[in-house]
Amino acid sequence: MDTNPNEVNELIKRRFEELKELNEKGVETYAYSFDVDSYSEDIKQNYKEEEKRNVKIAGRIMAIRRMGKASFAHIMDDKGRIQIYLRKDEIGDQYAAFKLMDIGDIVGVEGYVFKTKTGEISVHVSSLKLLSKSLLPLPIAKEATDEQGNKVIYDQFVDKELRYRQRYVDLIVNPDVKEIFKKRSRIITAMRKYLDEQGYLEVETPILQPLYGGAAARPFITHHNSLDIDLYLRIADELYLKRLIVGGFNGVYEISKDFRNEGMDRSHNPEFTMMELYVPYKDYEWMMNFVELLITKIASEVFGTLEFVYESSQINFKSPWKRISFVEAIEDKTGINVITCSDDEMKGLAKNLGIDLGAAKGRAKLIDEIFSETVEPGLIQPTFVIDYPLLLSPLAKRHRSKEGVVERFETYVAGREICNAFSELNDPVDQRKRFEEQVKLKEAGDEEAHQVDEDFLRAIQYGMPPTAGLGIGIDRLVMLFTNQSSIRDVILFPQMKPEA
RNA sequence: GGGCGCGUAGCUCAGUGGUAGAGCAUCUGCCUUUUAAGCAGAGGGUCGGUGGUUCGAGACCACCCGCGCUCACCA
Repeated sequence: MDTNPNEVNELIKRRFEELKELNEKGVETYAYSFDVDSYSEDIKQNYKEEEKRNVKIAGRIMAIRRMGKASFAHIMDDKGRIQIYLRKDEIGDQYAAFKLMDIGDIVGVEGYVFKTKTGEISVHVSSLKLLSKSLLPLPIAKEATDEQGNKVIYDQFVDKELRYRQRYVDLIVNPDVKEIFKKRSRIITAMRKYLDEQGYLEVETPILQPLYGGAAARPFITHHNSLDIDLYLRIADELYLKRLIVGGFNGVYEISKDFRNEGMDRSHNPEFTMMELYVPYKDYEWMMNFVELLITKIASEVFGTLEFVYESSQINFKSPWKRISFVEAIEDKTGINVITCSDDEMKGLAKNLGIDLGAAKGRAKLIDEIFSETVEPGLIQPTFVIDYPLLLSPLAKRHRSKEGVVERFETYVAGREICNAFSELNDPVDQRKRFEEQVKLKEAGDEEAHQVDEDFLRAIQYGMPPTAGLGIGIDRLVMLFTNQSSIRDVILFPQMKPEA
């Protein structure tokens, strides 16, 4: 929408006229500051009948009820809404200015707290100051309370496209949205606090990387002009964080954006937030306990409970969480051992499951898909799936006693993976071999296979201590804790196609 | 990328080939404890875009744009 008053609709034109009229009356329309000393919800909670407490509040006008020489309005601040009451005989010129104000305008108000006849705690205004004139009409909803005392919202702003494109409007008119993002912030704060308390160091590693690695994904490519080289936006932090373990830090973590150049849907955004943690002298057994502690800590600290509802599932994070073997779980469902079976047996199984056997699908990919089809949907309560096939995990350490698998686990909740962890591969000879296998896959057409990172190999040849590593997808964790089914509802500005 | 669905006033939505509608929002008048305030009146549209069919298209057809769901891919 344009802010040129000559080319816009009646509602907007009207507001430009009001702006002009206010200026002509000498009313400041874009103020410099306002001393706030109280917030809506606090005022309501601390209300005492006898004291006519004076307060200064500021916020956006969300509703106006004019009754001639007196008016009511609702003001919304960061904590909620509160009603204000204005009388012409008390505020004179300011009442005339108020007539030129609209829903959406931001005002500062001074007055005393009282309760109306109908029992609503309100502010009786002694002074009203316009802080910012709003020139575009908000898609404001009306709220009412029905006979059962439930809140009813009329004409709620629900257009997903507009909500995502104009998140600022979504945040103004849909209070639940604001709540989700406050929770997201608290979840990350609680996580960071716990990691810091354990003595792990928060670090920053390159987003622009000459080689990408640490995950199986297609990267975004960009170009550095003065070096005249292509660089990749990182798909994971892993290989840099492990270099820091070589460097001798006693545990490092990073909370940051990763970028993967793949399809978008309700669980994938091209940029997303990941927490990765590496702790020396530990293994995946230790890390499982750590994850359990970390998640339950966040749940109880932010939400005060270990019980959640996600979509139609009741989730309970109470320890201990179930542990199942990746290979045995598939065998239980299908009777086939994906490590020892022949390629033909596996293809037969995949076909029976309706898995597309197209193009360059290697054994590793098929195993992964068979798992997704047969086991994953049943993992509702928090479950560690342990000991993954070696083929699926080129950066994880071989299992100390089992053939063909690595010491790796993923944690599933509500049928979704929320984290991935392993005993890190610190044998440089084996690591080189694994990279070389990836190169073969890449040559066979697997676009997501790893590149050989010679500098990483050099680093671990100096010697990397045994290390446990962990990655948690923050967006998906937030989805789970806030019961959102689309990643776009936990990312403030999700990726969209450009507006027409 | 494939399949299905959607796009009409600022918002939420009706409108199945014959004069573009409702509620809220907006504007005018009345109204000094209202609360989806009320009463009386008024204004507001490139029906996502471009072509086509038809005497006549918001509606039917084709293509395009955007969004949602879903499948494929992935975390």
